[in-house]
Order: sequence, then structure tokens, then C-alpha cells
Amino acid sequence: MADDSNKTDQTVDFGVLNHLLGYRLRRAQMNFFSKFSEVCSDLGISPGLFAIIAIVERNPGLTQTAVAQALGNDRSAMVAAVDKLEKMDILERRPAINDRRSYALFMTQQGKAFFQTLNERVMEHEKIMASRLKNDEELEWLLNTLDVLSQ
Amino acid sequence: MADDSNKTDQTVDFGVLNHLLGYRLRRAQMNFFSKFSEVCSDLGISPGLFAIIAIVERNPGLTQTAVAQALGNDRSAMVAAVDKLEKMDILERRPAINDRRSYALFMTQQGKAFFQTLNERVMEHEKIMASRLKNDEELEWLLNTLDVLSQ
DNA sequence: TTTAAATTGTTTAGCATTACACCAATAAGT
DNA sequence: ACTTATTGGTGTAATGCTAAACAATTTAAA
Repeated sequence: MADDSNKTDQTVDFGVLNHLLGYRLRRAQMNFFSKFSEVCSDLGISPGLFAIIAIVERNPGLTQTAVAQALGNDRSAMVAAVDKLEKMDILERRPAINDRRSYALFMTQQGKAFFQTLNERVMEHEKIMASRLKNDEELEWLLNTLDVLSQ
Repeated sequence: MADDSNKTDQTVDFGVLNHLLGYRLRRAQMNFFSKFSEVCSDLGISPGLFAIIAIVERNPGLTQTAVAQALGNDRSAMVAAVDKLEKMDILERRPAINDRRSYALFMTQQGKAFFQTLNERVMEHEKIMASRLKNDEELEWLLNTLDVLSQ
């Protein structure tokens, strides 16, 4: 009806926004981000830090830039992150054996144990969110579809 | 095999990260964000600004906080955004008729035309991304699924 | 009616993220 | 030997998000 008076009713028409993948993706991702923070903030771990830990845990000895490239981050952003994780005694820098410029990243003993509990929490949260889907097949389909849209 | 030597091979094992919805969502959303910027940065419109315009276009007369609540933003973040959109002559603040505290937001004449071209670009980009999916049914399913994961 | 509480737009500050240019040390290619 | 590329690191600017505070104003309570 598009009258020129002020809107006082509660309903808001989202129009094209409701059919845009980008907007829906943003809402879903922000929800995951806040939920993740609720679950892991007391451990001092953000989603970004968790990603770094997960990569180093599965690929011990990677250099900082290798981790940054894998995650699509800037090299410079790794410095503060690794500094923090090193101070938290989760991982450590060791001089690379064949390149005196670079460090190789390894989990500390305590870091390995820390990742266990951290991973448990994340997987628990993941299960809760995944339980909103119909079945495992739908979850697999969603993961694949998101991957298709990521390149 | 988890040897203690430095990794020199190209392949990186993403481990649990590959199966986490949050990580896949983030990658997909970041891809959409950068693609959106490529398409609309010359118009000076970010995804967040587009959302505001889309809401005001469909709901003329909403107050700033009403738009903020609809989009899940903070009221304070609206100020700079509306300032910018007002300077770009896309929308305007009018004093609310029944509340001298608040402004009602309306599209300008030029703003309506601007939204036309802006919307065309966004929908074109949307079609390209959606074409990666199998069919319209899959797109609808994805939109619904993302909505389920957004609350 | 008077008073207290809530709301609106706004400003400001802090925080994290991202991007970019730059640097010294080192490695690699010619 | 010499040039170029790479690595970790620093600094900086822009951005987005939160939270707190504030004056003006509205609403609710007494």
C-alpha cells in the first residue's frame, strides 16, 4: 500500500533480503559465532584461534605462513594469534630446521590436553546445532553445498 | 603419523575443521562478502548498507531502531550508516509524527532509482552463485536450512 | 499532577578483525 | 656475486561490533 505515514505495526517486510543467500549465510554464521563464544569464551578461545589450533594439531611443524594460507588469513594476523597461544602454553614456536627465517609450530603437552577438552565442547555444540537438521545425510549435503559456495 | 619433523608437503589436513558447520559457514559467507564487494563497491554500498536500504525500501517510515532491531544491529551503529546514506541522497530522515525523539526513514526519489540498479546487480550476482546449485528446489532448501540454523 | 522509569538518537571508547605497506634476515634463482 | 622472493614481524589505518553514557522525550506509576 506504501502510504507515507509512519509504520507502527510490528511486522517488517524483509523483501528481497529473505531470498538472498548472502544475507541468510550472514545470519547463520553470526549465530554460530555467538554460540561458539558462549561455549568457549571462558577458555579464551575464539573461532579463529580454534581454527589455528585445529590445523597445528593435525599438522605439527607447519610454519606460520603455511597455517595462514590454509585458513585464508593474512600472515601478519598470525603473529598476535600465535603470541597469545604461546603465552597460553597451547603451542610453541621452534626454529625451522631447514629455514632460519621461519618457525615451525607445535602443540605443547598441555596444549594437546587442552585441545581435547576444547574439541569436546565444540563437538557437543556442533551436535546440538546439527540436530536441527533432518538426518546425517542432510548435514553432509549442507557441508558439501557450503563448500561449493566457498570458492 | 605425527612425526616431529617439519612439514614440507603441500597438503594440509583440516581435520575436524572440515566437518564443522561453523567453519564452512564462515568460508561461504566470507566468499559472498568479497564477491558482493567486487560487484557493489564502486557504488559505495556494503552488504550491511544494502540490508538497510532493502528494509527501508519495503518499509517506508520505520525508525532507526526499528530497522536496527529487524537486522539485529545495534542502534548506535545505525547513526553513521544513515548519515552516509543520507549524504548519498539515497534515503532521508523525517521527524516522526507522533514521537519527537525519533526519525522516520524514507527513500528519496533518487534513492528509489538507485535501489533499482543496485538490486539488479545483487540479483545478478545471486543468480550466478545460485547456479552452482542443482536446481531451484535445492536453493529453497538451502535458504530454509540456513534459517533453521540462524536462531 | 508529579515523579520515576524507559526509550530514542547520538557520541564516545574499547576491542577484534582485516588489509596494506614496510622492514631485516634469510633463501633461492640467475 | 647479484638480484629477487620469502618469512616473521611491526606499524597503521579502516572497519565492525559492544557497551556505556547522555540529553531530550515519552511512558508508567504514585
